[in-house]
Amino acid sequence: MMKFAFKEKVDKLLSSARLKRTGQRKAILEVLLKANSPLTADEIVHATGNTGPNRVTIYRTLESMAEAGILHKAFIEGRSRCYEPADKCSENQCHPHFVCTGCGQTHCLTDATVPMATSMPAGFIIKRQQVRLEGLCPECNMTENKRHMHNDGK
Amino acid sequence: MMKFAFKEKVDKLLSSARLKRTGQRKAILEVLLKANSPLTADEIVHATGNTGPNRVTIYRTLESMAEAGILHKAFIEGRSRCYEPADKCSENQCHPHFVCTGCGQTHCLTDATVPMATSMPAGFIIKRQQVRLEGLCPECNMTENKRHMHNDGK
DNA sequence: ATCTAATTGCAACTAAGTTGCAACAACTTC
DNA sequence: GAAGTTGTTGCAACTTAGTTGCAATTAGAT
Ligand SMILES: [Mn+2]
Ligand SMILES: [Mn+2]
Ligand SMILES: [Zn+2]
Ligand SMILES: [Zn+2]
Repeated sequence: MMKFAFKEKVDKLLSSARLKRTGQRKAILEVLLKANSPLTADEIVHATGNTGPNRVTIYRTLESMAEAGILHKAFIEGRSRCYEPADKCSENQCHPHFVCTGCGQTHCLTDATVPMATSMPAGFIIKRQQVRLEGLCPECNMTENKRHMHNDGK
Repeated sequence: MMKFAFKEKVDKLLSSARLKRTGQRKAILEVLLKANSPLTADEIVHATGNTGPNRVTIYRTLESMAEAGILHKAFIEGRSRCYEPADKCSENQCHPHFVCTGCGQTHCLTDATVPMATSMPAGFIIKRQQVRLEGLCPECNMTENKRHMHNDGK
């Protein structure tokens, strides 16, 4: 059981951000830490349920944690913002996100690397680089291939 | 005067996309082609004015042109979507966008290059890569520097 | 234990985009 | 060039995502 260490991690994150360690914030942070892709406010509302924090609190909390640097806004298209823990990103580059055009799922590519931009016009100082990849995930790619084989065999 | 060639370009774009060449679509496309950064629906509403297309038409037009491939959605944080002409992007990579944390302006970096992602987990097929850069633009960087020199001299 | 500033929840509001539908106009066919 | 067909447009009404003011509450300081 890693439960103890987990709760401690949440507490440490909050105090490192100089935010009061309230039940609401812990609940939100726990959901985000357990998730394996960035989440919207609405997804957190559902994950925390009726007894969880109020919608407005979730919006405000996500913003303040992002401002404090322990969360990042993920660079994904969609009408609603997605947030994720800021670990697994380096100082000047967030890990890339892969969005599958087949199934719509978002994958965190914590191990893929993209070199920093080069041949920048003079005077621009890059503080952070974010990358979004679009394509087919392994499952959807497999299905595509099967479909092709089928059609070719006709 | 390049006016004639310009109007032709608009017409060609529309017919290449198999979209009817209506006054509304031409107006929207002209605004986007003349802009030097991606625009929101609202910015186009203002640019085209009272005599321009209806708000809803602008939303629908942007979507259909993006679907047809002559526009791209630019991935910039912000509550509203931004669109730009799809030229100046290569097959599998859009040109990067630079957002200045000082002044908030977005710059199209049509000449900067970012190599494609490597060390991808097995099975993922990348169709398109998009990059967002955050930092200081030349003007804001200059102002920062002046401020520092001033403080250091105390 | 008391105090105080930060946090929360509620209700009301704004911003951004969507949908159904009837009127209309671009392109096609004759 | 008139008539027909289908895609396009504008309006009004609606949804979704996020914001704001304010009074009640509570975490952490003294
Ligand atoms: Mn991620
Ligand atoms: Mn651009
Ligand atoms: Zn997929
Ligand atoms: Zn700037």
